[in-house]
Parts: sequence; structure tokens; C-alpha cells
Amino acid sequence: MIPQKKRPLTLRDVSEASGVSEMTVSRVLRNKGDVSETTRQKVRDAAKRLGYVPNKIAGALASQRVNLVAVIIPSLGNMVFPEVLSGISETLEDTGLQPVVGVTDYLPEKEEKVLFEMLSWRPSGVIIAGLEHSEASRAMMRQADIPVVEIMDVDGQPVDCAVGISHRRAGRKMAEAIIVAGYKRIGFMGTKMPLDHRARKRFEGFTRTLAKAGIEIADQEFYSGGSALAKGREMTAAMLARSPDLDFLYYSNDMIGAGGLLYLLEAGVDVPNSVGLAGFNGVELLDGLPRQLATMDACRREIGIKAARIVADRNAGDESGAGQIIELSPTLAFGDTLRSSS
Amino acid sequence: MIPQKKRPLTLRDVSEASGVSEMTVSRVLRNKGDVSETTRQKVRDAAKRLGYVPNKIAGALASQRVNLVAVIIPSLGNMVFPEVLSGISETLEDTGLQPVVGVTDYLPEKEEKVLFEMLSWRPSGVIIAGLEHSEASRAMMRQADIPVVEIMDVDGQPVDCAVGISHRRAGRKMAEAIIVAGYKRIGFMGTKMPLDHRARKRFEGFTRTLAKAGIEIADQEFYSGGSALAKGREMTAAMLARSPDLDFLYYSNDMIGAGGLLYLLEAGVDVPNSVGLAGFNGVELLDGLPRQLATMDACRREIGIKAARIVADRNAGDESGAGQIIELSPTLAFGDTLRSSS
DNA sequence: TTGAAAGCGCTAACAT
DNA sequence: ATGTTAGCGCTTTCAA
Repeated sequence: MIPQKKRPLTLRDVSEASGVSEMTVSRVLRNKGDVSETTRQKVRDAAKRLGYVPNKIAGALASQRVNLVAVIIPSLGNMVFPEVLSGISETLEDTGLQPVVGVTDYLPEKEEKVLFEMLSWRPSGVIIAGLEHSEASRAMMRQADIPVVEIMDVDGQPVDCAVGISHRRAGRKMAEAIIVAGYKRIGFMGTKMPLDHRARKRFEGFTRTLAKAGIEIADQEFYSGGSALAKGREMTAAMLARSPDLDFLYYSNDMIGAGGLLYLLEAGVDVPNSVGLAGFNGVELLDGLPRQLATMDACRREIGIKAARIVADRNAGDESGAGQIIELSPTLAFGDTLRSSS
Repeated sequence: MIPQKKRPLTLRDVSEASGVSEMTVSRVLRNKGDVSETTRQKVRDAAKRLGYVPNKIAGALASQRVNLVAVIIPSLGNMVFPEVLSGISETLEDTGLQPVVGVTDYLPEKEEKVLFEMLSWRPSGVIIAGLEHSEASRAMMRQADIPVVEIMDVDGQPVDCAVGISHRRAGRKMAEAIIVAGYKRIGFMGTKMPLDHRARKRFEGFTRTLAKAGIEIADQEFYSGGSALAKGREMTAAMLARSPDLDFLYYSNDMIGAGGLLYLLEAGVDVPNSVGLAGFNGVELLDGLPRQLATMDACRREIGIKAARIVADRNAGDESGAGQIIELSPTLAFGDTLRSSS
């Protein structure tokens, strides 16, 4: 005898097992409407005994509501996004909404695909990283007629609303601190950028501000792939060999900055006097380094919390978040690698 | 005039716009069945023009199939799990299946909730970390009648099948290497364990093997929360202050191991001769450290790939993976912090 | 407080 | 190659 494919249990099974109509069973299982305590118990017992798991697909189709929030981010390896996510999950925790994560690998085509895929489940909202999307993606989000929150960045025009920081301003702020501290010969290291708009905007804000002070980036190098810590180390070694007169190194993220810092300390360089250093993000990792790397925190958790709040509120009928752009202010931490004045 | 809640587009709209029956539209959009090239074009044009996004909820209900795979892991902050995930995504990429991630924070009750929630979407498979689950969770997974792959660990009895390493054996292997290298006074640092069964099993395998060689852990300390790198640094400092005669430190993960390593190097301790060091996991981060920390790689990517393979194959009718336990062998990397013999 | 009927938007199965 | 019919398992709505 061939083992049968089990037919999953339905409301009807619970109804029969408990001698209560399907409709009432449904009411009990959703805590909706008035049901007598006796009936409640009968139903609950039967459901538990049978091991009934409701079918959300049928429920969603019938009720036209789906308690899912699409969260679309470029990567999970980046450390940054898991933190945003944890802010989102925590906030959604007791709203009945559930985040569902999609990853784009920084590729617009993949973003489009993931978005399409997720929207086809008719989620109650979308939280998506960045303001740069293909025209098709933007069209889908507009069409969807659900709250769409673009996060991490506010330098641009969102489809609906946005929560983030201004990366241009962040780059500017860092440049100003460096100028005030009296550094003059500045090197930059970062990821290859066509993909990462936020890193690009920071870089633009940074160079533009330096330019106004008559300073030009003296050397720069971009990497992709590999261990960021190791890359930071290698790039720093190479850059200082090439341009020994540099007195400041700005890294587009803390991981490569940490690699650079470890290298300089080993090489016996006087940080921050011979060479100053700064990264970006404020990752927890930095706490364990021999010296505190100067950095700027990107408000990741808070972004997640605020974005989720907007979706949850709008889902509950409070439309006040619609169309808003919420800009958070990153704080600059000087740590031990950036003088606060010359 | 109050803005109307937009009615999302349906197949019917595309059908009317293209002058083709709903059924044929459905066929075109799913590339199913024979449809003439002309009709195809008409339908595709109409769908694109309207911006139609199919409703997977209705589709899933009608077809009784859902292209989702539930992936349930304890945490995203751990570095370990994003890597498993990337193995899963990559493998599922061209199978038509989509991973959906749920996070449990190492809490059995939350695991149960997440599992229930995900199963209520009737996924095509479950990939879940660990072999320890509440009885209710196990019951749900058995009932579901879909492939269930328990990953990361093989020391126990899976509900269906398992892909992972033996953490007991990993602990043993490390202990053996340490014994061979001639270390005698051994300290251990790790996370508080009731939650993390795999760390616990490694610890058990480790201490048991040492015991057989007549060695007992000379000191130990457990932490929770905070920056792992910083914790490693602090715990190491504290432990060596307390037990200055230790000649080896075994860390339950690479992050705290790295913190310890940085501390010892700064303190001018001769590693690995005065004190040897080892961690666990083989995280990419380690590549950038001043010295290579001894570690044991946990085959994270490969676990993800193999687990996803099983789900995908079974979904395609190949049941050969059912009931299997696939044990992978972690490799020990001595790095610069563990002598290979005394 | 409970039940009966209709239908959510699709697709399987069967025509044609 | 295309169309028709009958549900999928729930919830909404209305009636009792």
C-alpha cells in the first residue's frame, strides 16, 4: 500500500470533531465575535487535539487582508541590515504584522524581481532600502496602494515616504571635522560604488566639502568582495606605500576602517597624530578594537523602528505618516583616531 | 471627493483588456500549456500596460501549491546564519522556490510561534536550525507532510532529515589537537549556554575528551549580550588575571576569540607558545586579524546548499533525501595560535 | 450567540 | 489552441 498524501486538516474537520459550525469555529480561532465560553472550549480542544493549523492562504483570500510586510534590503552580510531588521521585527511584534525579508544583492533587476514576487502576495506594506529603483519598481510600488517606506536615505524623492539619514550631509560633516582637526592630505577607501548609492552620496558630500576648503582627495582605492577587514588592511598598506605623505584615511565602512587601524597600530604609526582615521556606521564590533575608530552612526535600529511604526499605524488607519520624509541625524564619534582640533 | 481604495487588478481585467479568456491569460502568465505566439503577445502587452501583478494567494489556493520554503533560524546577528541563508537562496534560485526567513532569538516558544505562523502559509518545505524543538513544534512539522530539514547539527534525532556537523565531535577534535600540542592548563570562554545547544554540545565533547586525558578545564567564563569582540577582550583579561598559569584558551566562537587574541597581542604575550588560542566557526573576519586564529569551520554555506537541495529535489518528486542524516566534516585550521605538536 | 450562503481570484480538469 | 465549469478553504454578510 502506497502511503497517501495526507490531506491537511481544514476548518471543517475541526467543525465536525467539535460539533460546532465552521463559522463558529472560525470565530473562535480568530477571537472574533461573541462565542459562548463552552463552545470556545469545545472548539479549542478539538483544534489542539487534531493539530489544526489554519490555512492563511484561504483566510487571506477571503478576507482580503494579509498580515505580511515586505522588507527589501540589499544584503544580509552587511551587519547594517540585520540591525535595521531587528528594529522592524521588534516594532511589528505586537501589531499582528509579520516582516518578510527579500534580498537584492544590490542589483536593480533582482530588486524588481523580488518586489514583484513579494507584491504578488499582497502584503500590507513595503519597507525598502534606498531611494533608487527602476522605473518599473517605482510603478509597482505606486500601483500597490499600500504604505511604502523607503529607508536608510533621504537624499531623493520617495515614492511614498522615507526614513533615513542624509548621506551627503554625513559625508560633509565628516569632512568638516577632518578639516577642523587640521588634516590636509586625505586618502579615501571604499567599496566599488556604482551599486551602493548611499556610499556614493557620502563620498560626494565628502569630496565636495573638502573641495570648498581647497583640499582634494590625495589618493583613493575601491574594492569589492573578500573579507572587509583584510581588504582594509591591504588597501591601507598599499596606499601608504604609494602615498606616504597622507595624514588622514577615510573609509566608507567600519570594517575596512578597522582593518586599516589594526595595520597602522602594528606598523607603529602614531594614530591620530601622524595619521587620522575614520569609518562609517558605528558597528558594535568596534567596541572591541584596541582603539576606538572614529565613525558616524547611521541610526540603523531607529530607522527600522520608525519605518515599521509608519506601516503599522497606517495599517491601523492612521494615515498621518503618508508622504512624510523623516530625516534622522547621525552623530559623529571621534573615538581615538580623529583629533577634535589641530 | 474621497480617494477610493483602489481595487487591485485581476486576471479578468487583463482578460478584458486583451480580449482573451481568463484561462488563457493565466496560461500565458505562467508559461503553461500551448498558447499561440500572437495571443501571448496580446496578453503580455495588456498585462504590462496595466501593471498587473498576479495574486499568488488566489493562485496558491486554487493550485494547492506554494513556492515558499520556511527557513527558521535563531538569529541574524550571528554572521553564521546569513551564510547558511546565502547557500539556501543560491540553491533555490532556479527552482522556483523562495526562502522565507523566520527568527527565533533562541527561544523555543518563539520558535513554536514562528513555525506555526509559517506553516499556516502552507510552505513547500521547512529548513530549521537545530534538533531541539518543543514537542508541539515537532508535532507540527510531522503533521505538515512536507520535507523538513534540520540543519547545523546531527547529534540527535531529526523529525525527518538533517544536514550538519557533529558539534560533540568538533569539540572532541579540538581537544585532541590541544592535547597533542602539549597544552595542559586550559581555560574556556563562551556564551551562556542553556539556549545554544550546539555550543553546549561542543563544550561537552571538549571537556569529555580532555577528561579522558586526565585534564580538567582550569577556568571558565560565560557571557551574554554586548559586543562579542569586546567581551572576548574583557573575559580574557579577567581570566588571565585570575588564572595566570593558563596555557590555552578555547573560545566558543571566533568573535570572542578574536577579542582575546587582540588583547594578548597588545599585552605582549607570546602566542602560541605561552598561550595558545582557538575559536570556532571560520568566520571571514578572521582573515584580517594580525594573526590567524585557530578555528574550525562549520561548513555553513555547504549546509545551506545541501539542505535546500533536499527540499528542492523532494519538491520535484525525488524523495531520496527523505529520512537521511548528512554529516559534514568540519576542518581544523591551526592558524598561528595553535601549535601542531609540542 | 449561532448558522447558511455567497464569493474572494485564481487554476485543475475537462470540453471544444 | 482556447474556453467553460467547478471548486480551493476560508471570511463576509445576512438571517435566525
